[in-house]
Amino acid sequence: MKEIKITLPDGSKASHQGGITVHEVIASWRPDILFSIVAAKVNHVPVDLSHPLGEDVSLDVIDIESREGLGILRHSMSHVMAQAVKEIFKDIQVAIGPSTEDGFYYDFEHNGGFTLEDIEKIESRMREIAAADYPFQRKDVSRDEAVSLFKERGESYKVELLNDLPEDVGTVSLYSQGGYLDLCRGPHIYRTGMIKTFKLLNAAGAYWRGNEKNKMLQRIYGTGFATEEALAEYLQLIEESKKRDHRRLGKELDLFQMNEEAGPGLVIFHHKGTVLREIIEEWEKKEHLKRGYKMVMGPQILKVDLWKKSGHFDHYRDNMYFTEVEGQSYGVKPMNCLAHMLIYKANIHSYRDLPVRYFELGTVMRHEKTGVLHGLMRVRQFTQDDAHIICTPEQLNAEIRAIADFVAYAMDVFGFDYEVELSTRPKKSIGSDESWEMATTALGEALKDKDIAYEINEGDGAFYGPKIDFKLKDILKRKWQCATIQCDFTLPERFDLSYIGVDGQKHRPVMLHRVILGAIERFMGVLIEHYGGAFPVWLSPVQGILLTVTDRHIPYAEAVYSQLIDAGVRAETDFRNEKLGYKIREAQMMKIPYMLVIGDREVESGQISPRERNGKNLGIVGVGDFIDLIREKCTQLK
RNA sequence: GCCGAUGUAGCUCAGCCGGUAGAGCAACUGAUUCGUAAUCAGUAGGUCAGCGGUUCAAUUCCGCUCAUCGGCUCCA
Repeated sequence: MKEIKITLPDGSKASHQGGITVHEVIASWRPDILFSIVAAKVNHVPVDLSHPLGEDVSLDVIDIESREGLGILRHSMSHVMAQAVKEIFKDIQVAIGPSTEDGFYYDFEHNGGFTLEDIEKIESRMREIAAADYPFQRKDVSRDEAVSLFKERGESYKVELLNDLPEDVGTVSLYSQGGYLDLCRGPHIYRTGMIKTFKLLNAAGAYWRGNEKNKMLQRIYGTGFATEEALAEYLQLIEESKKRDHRRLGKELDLFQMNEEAGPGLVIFHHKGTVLREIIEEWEKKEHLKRGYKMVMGPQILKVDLWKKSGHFDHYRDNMYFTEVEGQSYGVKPMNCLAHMLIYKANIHSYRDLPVRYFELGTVMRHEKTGVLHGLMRVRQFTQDDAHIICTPEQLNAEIRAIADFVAYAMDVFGFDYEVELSTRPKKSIGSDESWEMATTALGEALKDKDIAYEINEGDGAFYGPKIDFKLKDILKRKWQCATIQCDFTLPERFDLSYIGVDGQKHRPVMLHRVILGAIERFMGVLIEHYGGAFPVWLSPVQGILLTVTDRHIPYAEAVYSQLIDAGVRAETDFRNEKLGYKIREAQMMKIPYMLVIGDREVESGQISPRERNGKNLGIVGVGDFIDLIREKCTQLK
C-alpha cells in the first residue's frame, strides 16, 4: 500500500499507510478525543469512522455534541431500537427510522401497537445491545442484491424503498450491528457502546410514507443525548412546557373551558378569558383604524349559491357547515371574504378610492376533523382579525410592505420572535401562470424591499394564490403560524370586481387576504403558554387584588377598591377570614401582577402596600401613585 | 378521519383476582382576627363519561358511542 497524506482537522498533516481507517488516524492523532467523535468528514463528505482511506484527503471530525453529531448518534439509536424490537417481537417489519430535530423514531408494522410495558422491554434490550458494544458495519451492494436480501428477510417496506430508488443508483449501503441489518445511507457511530444516554418517549401511529391512504404503522419515539445532563435538561423542558400548557392554565386561571356537552372544538370563555380577549380585540381595532382599515361586519351564514360562486363550495364543502332556512340552503361562513366582496360591489370605485381595506373581527366555523382538535390552538369556531385589501396591481408592493410592518409591530408588542416563509403554487390550484408569477413576485419583492429574510415553501400556497406566512416562535422555541398574507386574483374575477381607471375604463383590482394575529383563540393559546399565564399588566385580566390582614381592615379596603375600579384598574378583593400568607399564596398561583396588602399601617397612613408577583415588595405607596403606575404600564403595553 | 392510550367528587389522583367507592386541595359550618406562598376542627359532596351485554352481582370483564390525550394525515 502506498503512503497517503492526511490533512488533520487542526491543519497539520500526517502520513499513513493507505487503507488505514479514519478511526485509526484519529487514534494516532488525538486518542484523547476519540470517545466523543461519532463520525468524520473526508473532503467534507460525512463518513463512518471505519471508513478506509486510500488517497490524500482532508479530514474533519464530527463531535458527539455538535448538531450533526447528535443527529448521527440518534440515527444509530434508532437502528439499535429496531434491533431490539426485532429481537423481542416476531412477525414484525421495519419501515423507516430517522433522527429528528430533538430525537429519533422508527416505524414498524406491528399489529396492535406497543404498550408501555413493551416500550420498557425494548428500552432495556437497547441498553444490553449498547453495552455489548457491537461495531456498526457498512457494506455496499448492488440494488438487486439488496432487494433479494431484504425479500429473503421478509422486509417488504425495505424492498419498496429500494425499488423506488432511481434507476442509476449504482450501489446502496447496508449497515449491520449485532446481527441486525438495515438499509441506510449512514454514516453511523463506530460501535453501539457510544450509546449511553437515551430514553424512549412514546408510541403512536403513523402512515407509511406519510400518506393517509397507506397502511398505518406503529412509531416509537425516543431521544438521546451526549450527556446525562443534556437529557435531564430536555426532560425538564418537557415538564416546563406541560406546566405552561394553555389547556391546563386555562383551567387553573379560570380563563375558558371546552365542554363535552357543548361540543368539541368549541371554546367557552369565562370572565377572565373574555377580559383578555377583549383587551386584545380593542388593541386590534385601534391599530387597524390607525392604518386606514375600515371596520365592517358580515353575517354568519350566506346562501350556498354565493359559496358556489366563490369556489369555496367546490373546494371546501367538506369542511363547511350548512343549514336550511325556509327551504333555502345556507353555508356557515368558514371565511370572511364574501361579505367583503359584496361591500366593495355596493359602490362604483374610482382608482382614487384604492386601496380599500376592509377589516373584520370575523367569527368563522370550520369543520375540522376530530383528531386534529387541540385546546385553543385548533378549534371549530374561531375569530380572525381578518382583512381584505382591494387595490391596483401597482399598489400591491406597498400594501404588502405595510402589512409586514404591522406584523413586526404586533409581534414586538406581544414579545414574539418570528420566521417568514413564502409559499408558492400548489398542484391543485386555479388561475393563470401569469397571475401566479405576478403575485409570487409581488410578495417576494416586498419582503426583499423590507430586508426580511424568508424561506421558500414550494407548493404550499393557497389554491387561489401564493402567500407569506409568519411563524412566531414562543419562549420554548415552538413555532406557530399566525399572521399570513395571501394574494388572490380569483375572487376579484369571480365577483367581477372593478375600478374605474384614469382612462375612464373598467379595470380589475387585485386582492390581499391577511390576518395579523390570525385566529384570536389560537393566538391567546400561544400567548398563555408564552407568558406561562403570568401576563404583563396591560393584558392581565386581574391587575391587582386587595388582601386584608384582618376583618377590621375591610372598610378601608373597600374604599380603596372603589377608587381603583373608578380609575379603570382591573381589581379584585380577597376579604376572607384567612391568614395573609394564605391569600398571598392563592393570588400568586392566580399570577396576579400586584397584591395590595391592607393592614393597620395602610389604614393609618391612607396608603397601600403593593407586592409584585415576583415577590418584590414596593413598600407603602399612595393609591393615586399605584393607579398611575398601572395606567403607565397599560399605555406602554407593558 | 386513522393508530394507540385514557375517562372515578369542583380540581389532582388512589381503588389488587368482579361483592354498588376513598385521599388531598377546594366548598360549606364553627373556632381563630392573624403582616407577605397553605390556622385548626367538623360537615357535605359520586347514576365511577354514556348506552348495551356477560354475571347471582359490573367502577372493575366484553361491545358500541361520546370526549380527552399522544402521534399521523389535514389546516382554504
